Formats: sequence, structure tokens, C-alpha cells
Amino acid sequence: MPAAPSTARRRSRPPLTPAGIVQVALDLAAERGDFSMRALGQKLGADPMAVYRHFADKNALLDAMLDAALADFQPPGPDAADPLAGLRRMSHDFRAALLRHPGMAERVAMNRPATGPHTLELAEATLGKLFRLGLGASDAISGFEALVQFISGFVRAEEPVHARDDGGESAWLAEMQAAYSAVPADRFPHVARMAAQMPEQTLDRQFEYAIDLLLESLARRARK
Amino acid sequence: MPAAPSTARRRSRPPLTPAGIVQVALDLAAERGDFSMRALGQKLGADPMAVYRHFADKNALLDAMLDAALADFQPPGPDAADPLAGLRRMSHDFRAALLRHPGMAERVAMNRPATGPHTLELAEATLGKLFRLGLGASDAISGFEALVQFISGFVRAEEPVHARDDGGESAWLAEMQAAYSAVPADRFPHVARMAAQMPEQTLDRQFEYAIDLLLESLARRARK
DNA sequence: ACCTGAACACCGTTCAAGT
DNA sequence: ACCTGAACACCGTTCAAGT
Repeated sequence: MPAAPSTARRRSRPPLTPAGIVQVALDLAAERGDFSMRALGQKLGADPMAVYRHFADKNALLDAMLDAALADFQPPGPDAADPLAGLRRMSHDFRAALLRHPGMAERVAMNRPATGPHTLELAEATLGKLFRLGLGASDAISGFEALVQFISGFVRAEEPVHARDDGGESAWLAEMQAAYSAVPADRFPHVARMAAQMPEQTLDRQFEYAIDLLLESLARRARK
Repeated sequence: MPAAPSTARRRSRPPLTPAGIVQVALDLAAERGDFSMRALGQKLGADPMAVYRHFADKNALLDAMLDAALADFQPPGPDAADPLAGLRRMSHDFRAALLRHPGMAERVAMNRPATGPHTLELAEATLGKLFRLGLGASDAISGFEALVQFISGFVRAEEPVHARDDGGESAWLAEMQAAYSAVPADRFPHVARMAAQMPEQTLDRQFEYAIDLLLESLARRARK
């Protein structure tokens, strides 16, 4: 006969740990697209208040979730040949990581100081590339802020599009085109013209285009 | 003795109209920084459900509020000499208009088709300047989307900073600098270096810098 | 027919009561 | 000392009941 279960196993569920709570919270956010303390308590099989034993409030938990969400982000090595290509790749990877974890883009955008180790590693790698591009400290930091603000703002905006229960992005594009096609072309000719171009304005393309605008100017300023 | 008050005046408050509701709702959002249907009902001196007689739901009311919020936006004339200066001015004016009406930036970012007259006028004027810059339809539309996404995302992010009940922006800058100063400089040298530059990274400067990056690239693409 | 407000299904967090 | 859950102060919206 096996030994009696340890105290940890005697209870019907394992005891809560901060890391375990964070993991379940990220899973919950990924499943539902949103996240509440009460839903988390239920998924943990515990009282909604049990989490408050490990985190001061929802904000503190979200801070921990953000850093955990960025753990799977792998920055390119600092010595890679082309810093501009590195910045482009990191921008796309950052967007992808935020999209994998709904609600985290809002944390980035809120400009709370985020000093988790994975968050800092991402910032460090991005600043490194900007310096390697040849920018001075002031431009590197302003460029860093511009990229972070754009990426987090973009993901916050696209999250509800992906979460639509009808066709998601394609339904959204169709809706936009229908709306702009109905605009009176004599009063708003440019807007009416925009309607025809709408189907190719996918989120991927919009994101890539804007990132390239930002990076192109940064590269030019570095060259001067 | 004056005539008996009209039916409209006999009641203690004037009857609700869509335009009146929108005005009170914008006032409420400006005062409190946020906005709820229940608080609106109270401010109107009516049942929370009274608004539902004029608007299908909160979304419909917010759509009307956005267009009203953009009514005070004056686009520069289409014939102004320098389209780039026009775009810069419009970007700053758009940000200012959104900041005057908390919560409206979120509506812009959400990419619901916004087809109110003032919203369309803003879009029409912006696209006009981009075409005058020399861009083709595809670039003009992508550039338009990049500007709108950046501006709305930026305002969504800065709103909570301005709404802080301690020093607002200056308290936020101090907090950011303190956090980044505490980072281990051996592991994160670039981030530590960023701390020293933090005080000059005001929201105005961040915004201006990023807008100029976007516009600079757009102007270059137009020239080619 | 029109309007009202009770009720439903939520939310984050406090705090008193229990073990 | 630790944990629980009732309670507080919210939220948007449905729907039955009243005039």
C-alpha cells in the first residue's frame, strides 16, 4: 500500500501558488477572451477571494500575467547583422505574443512601469537594436516609445475584431466596406474611393505598413 | 398673470431628446472621466431606462457621442499650401478633440464603421491631404489607417495618466523614472540608460515624435 | 401605447464571521 | 492565524407590471 498522501495532496485540489494562479488566469483569458476575478476563482475551484491571499488586487495579478505572457518571446541575438530586420521581426513577434494573451496589450499601453524580467529583456533587446541602428539616446528612446505605443494600441484595437463570433476579421472588413460604400460620393469622394480598397486592408497589412513607416524614418534619422 | 406653462414646461424637467441626451452624456464623461448608463440616468433626472427609448443600447449612444465630439474639429482648407503641415496640424487637433471627450478614443479604435457627418468630414479632409501629398490610393488609405490607429491608441493609453488624482503626467513620469532607475544596470544597461532620459519623454513629445516619424515616411513615399 | 422600476446576471473588493 | 463567503457598491439590459 502506498504511503498516505502528503498534506498537499490530501485536499481535493493542490494548494494555490502565485505561478499556478497566473497560469490558470492566462488560460482563462485565452479561452474566454476576457477575464474576471470571479471567473478565475471558479476555474481554480476556490473562493473568489482566495486569489487575494497571493496578489494584492487585480492590478498586481495582471502585472504578473503580463510578464508571464512575454516569457515565450525570444529576442534575436544582439549581433545579428541587420538591426532593422531585427526590429521588424521583434515588432511582429511582440504583436503575436500580445494577441495570444487577450487583455495584456491594455497593460502595456497603460504605461504602468512594467519591470518583470521578460518585459525588461524585450525592452533591452529593442533598445539595443535601435542603438545599433546608430540612433542617439534621445531618438532611440522616443523611437522605442513610438513602437510600443503603436503596437499595444493596435492590438487593443484588433482584439475585439478577432473575438467577433461571426466571421472575425473578414466579417469586419465586409462591414467596413458596406458602410463606406453607402457614403454619398459627392460630399465625401475620397472616403467613397476608400471603400473599394477596403478588402485588401487586412489587419496584417495595416500593421506591417505602419511599422515599416516608423522603422523607415528611424533608419533615416540614424543615417544622418 | 402669465399663461399656464406649456406641456413641455409643466413637467419638472424638459422632455428628453437624442441631442440633449448626447450633450449631457458628453458632459458627464468630461466631468467624471468615465461614463455609465446609470449615472447618465441620474444626471438626466430620469430613470436609467429612459435613455433606451431614444437609443437602442449603449453602443448606439456612444456612436452618436463620438460624432458630436468631433463637431468642434475644424479641418484646414483643402487648398492650403503645405499638405504635410496640414496633416500634422490635423493629427494634433484630432488628439486634442479626443482628449476633451474621455472614452471617445476607444470608439475610434474599435474600428466600428463610424459614418457620422463630422467623422466623415475628418476622414475626407485627411485623405484629401494624403492625396495632395502625392500618394496613390493604396498608400493614402494605409497611411490614413496608420495615423488613426496610432492617434486613437495613444489617447486611449494616455487618458488614465491624465485622470490620475495625484500629479497626473508629472507623477507618472516620476514613477516611470523611479522604476527604471531601480533596474540592475549590469543586466539591462540600455533600460537603465533610458531612466535618465525619462523626464523629457512627456506625452506631448512622444506624440509629436511618433506622428513625425509616420508623416516623414509618407512624404518620402509620395516623392518617389 | 408609453413609461417605470424591479430583477437578472454580472463586476472588484471590504470586512465580519467562522474555524 | 488563516480562510471563507456574505455584503457593498457598482454595471448593462430584460421584461413584467403599472398608468
